[in-house]
Amino acid sequence: MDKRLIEAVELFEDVMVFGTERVLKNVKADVWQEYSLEQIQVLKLISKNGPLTAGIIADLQGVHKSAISNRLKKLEDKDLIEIVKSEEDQRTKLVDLTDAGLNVLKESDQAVYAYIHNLFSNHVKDDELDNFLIMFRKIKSILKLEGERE
Amino acid sequence: MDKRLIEAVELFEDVMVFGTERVLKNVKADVWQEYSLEQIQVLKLISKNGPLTAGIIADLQGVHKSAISNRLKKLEDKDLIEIVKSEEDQRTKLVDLTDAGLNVLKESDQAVYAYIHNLFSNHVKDDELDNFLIMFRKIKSILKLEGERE
DNA sequence: CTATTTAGTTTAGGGGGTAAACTATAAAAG
DNA sequence: CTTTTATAGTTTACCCCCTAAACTAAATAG
Repeated sequence: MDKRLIEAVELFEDVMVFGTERVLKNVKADVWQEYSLEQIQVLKLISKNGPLTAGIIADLQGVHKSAISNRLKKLEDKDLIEIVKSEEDQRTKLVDLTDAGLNVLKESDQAVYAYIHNLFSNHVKDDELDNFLIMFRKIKSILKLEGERE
Repeated sequence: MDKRLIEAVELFEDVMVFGTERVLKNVKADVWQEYSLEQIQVLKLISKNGPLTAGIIADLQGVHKSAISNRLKKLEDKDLIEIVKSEEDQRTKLVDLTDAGLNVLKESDQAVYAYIHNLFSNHVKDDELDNFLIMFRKIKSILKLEGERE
């Protein structure tokens, strides 16, 4: 098991770290010239679970609340989100998407989807696909990503 | 195939994009407080293929040459690399690692390895490992990452 | 010898991030 | 009810990332 485990670790790092960079560089999405991936990720989180508070977004993105504060300011300036005070707690702000924000997210999602779909269609045979699903479900479980998509 | 392909695309995005973030955030390496991942990636590229020119490093990292110029300056200031002029072309500079650079790379590699090794040991059964290797070799081939590691 | 190309640098302006210090508000303690 | 503590979010300094344009110096092409 040792030698195979060593290879698995190296492959995992190659694919997850360098492969992800490659994928992100290869996706063609105009909106990625205007908005950073982190900004789009905020839109995605709100689209899925919104409206959200800045604190929850910070938790979900795994960054300091000050990073989120600055990010939300930029997204608000770009009219992709709207922020309202919570009725229960005047300190708390609730962030939701605007129509423009939804459109940006949609365009990004479509580009990512198209690229990955093309990758799979051209390189993965039908009988390999089941193995793929099994393995990626496994990895997702290992990395505890269940909360990301319901 | 359609529905499975849709799930595969979604899983791929979840695992590759969000999963990679999760992995990188979970790895505990002191050197990652001092040096950015991109800086360490330079060290890794040089360690593997060095000495390298700035232009080649830019190509390998997929960024603009000005980004590399600035990055190499920081790495030189931190004594992790040494830069010498090429004998054949006075415009060209060759970048190599110092002992300190090798040490930083070693510490980072060990931390990543330990984390991923632990992940696999705790979650992946022996009979799943072969499937893992097959799938990750496949993904690596799809993403054309062969040049990353020999 | 002149014009063009190439390797790398510098700079402006965009983004990311942390942490400390801060304001305003809510909750807890007395 | 008042004071203290905790919390939500903001601001700022300082680090990193990046692109693109403009630049210098050297090599190459004609």
